[in-house]
Amino acid sequence: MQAISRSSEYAIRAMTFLAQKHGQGFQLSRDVAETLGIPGPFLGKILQPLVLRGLLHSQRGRSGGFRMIHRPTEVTLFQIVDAQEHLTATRKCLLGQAECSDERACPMHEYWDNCSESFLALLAGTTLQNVVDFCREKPASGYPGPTPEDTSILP
Amino acid sequence: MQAISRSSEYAIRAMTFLAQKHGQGFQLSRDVAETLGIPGPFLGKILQPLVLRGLLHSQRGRSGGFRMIHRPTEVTLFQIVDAQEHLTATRKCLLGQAECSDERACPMHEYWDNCSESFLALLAGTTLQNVVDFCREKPASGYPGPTPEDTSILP
DNA sequence: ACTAAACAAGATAAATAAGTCTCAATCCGT
DNA sequence: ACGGATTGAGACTTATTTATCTTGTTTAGT
Repeated sequence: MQAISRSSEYAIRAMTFLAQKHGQGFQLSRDVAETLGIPGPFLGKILQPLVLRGLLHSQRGRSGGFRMIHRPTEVTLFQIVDAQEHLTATRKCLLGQAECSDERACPMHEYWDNCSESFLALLAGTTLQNVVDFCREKPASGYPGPTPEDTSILP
Repeated sequence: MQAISRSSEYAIRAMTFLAQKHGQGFQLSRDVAETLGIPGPFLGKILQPLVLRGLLHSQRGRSGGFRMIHRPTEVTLFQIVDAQEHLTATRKCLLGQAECSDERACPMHEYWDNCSESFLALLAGTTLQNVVDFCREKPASGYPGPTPEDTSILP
């Protein structure tokens, strides 16, 4: 079960980072990428839709970068993920039916509706401030830092 | 939000069809594919793991095909989906953390655990018989038939 | 004004998922 | 035993996602 795309993961991590730096001016895309272990040039592409949606302000040129526009309490994970993959449009039928309205529902319609509803509610109910608070309380979680290298001993 | 892969969708549809034909001998892969509007040769690949897991019996040669081994009341959607994408292994962290145990959890761990838990419970709690019953009660749903052609008037 | 530094945007490449094709192995009916 | 019909398994193609590269545009500082 893949909940959200990797782009969305990166977007949430980057926004969390920027929320932590809120009020400290522009942050370089490159720095964010390095700190979080996100492929450098790729992050640029990911931040773009966030700028378009008015979640980030970007400035080019020397001493440019990205910074949050709103306060972390005012930005939800739903907004961030939606910018990456149009959640509202995607929310498709679990069983792939082209039409799966309430009249013409698939067998799982009702149950799945509940599931995805609560998933979206989770995203919409969590603000960046919530995530930042979590990071402060439990720094050992390592979030939103770089995904640890695969240091397993397997061949 | 992509819940399950398309392979899993096809697998569920095909199994539903075979459940409807339960007790009527072998069904041709080709027939199933045509009836359900699933790419023909692809269905072969999809049915394979279901055979390996002991959910289907297959027979080659003339008058061969596929048929269900167990009764529809004894097969859950979880088994079917798991055969396609190893659900138990996949169930990863929502935020892409490599390690996301209870000690070293990501900010969404607890909530997301609930979400995916209830999703898996949904799959595990639904038997093919449930789906077949639904199809009998609401044939207008069109399930598990072919996904209707996109007949929209859009350019 | 000039230049270095940064984002913006489009083309390109690599990785993965979805789908197709080919041929071998197997089985039934005659 | 033979021949056609069907699954099984692997290589191959196509589509989508993820990631990189290149070039252009904007900005600050000198």
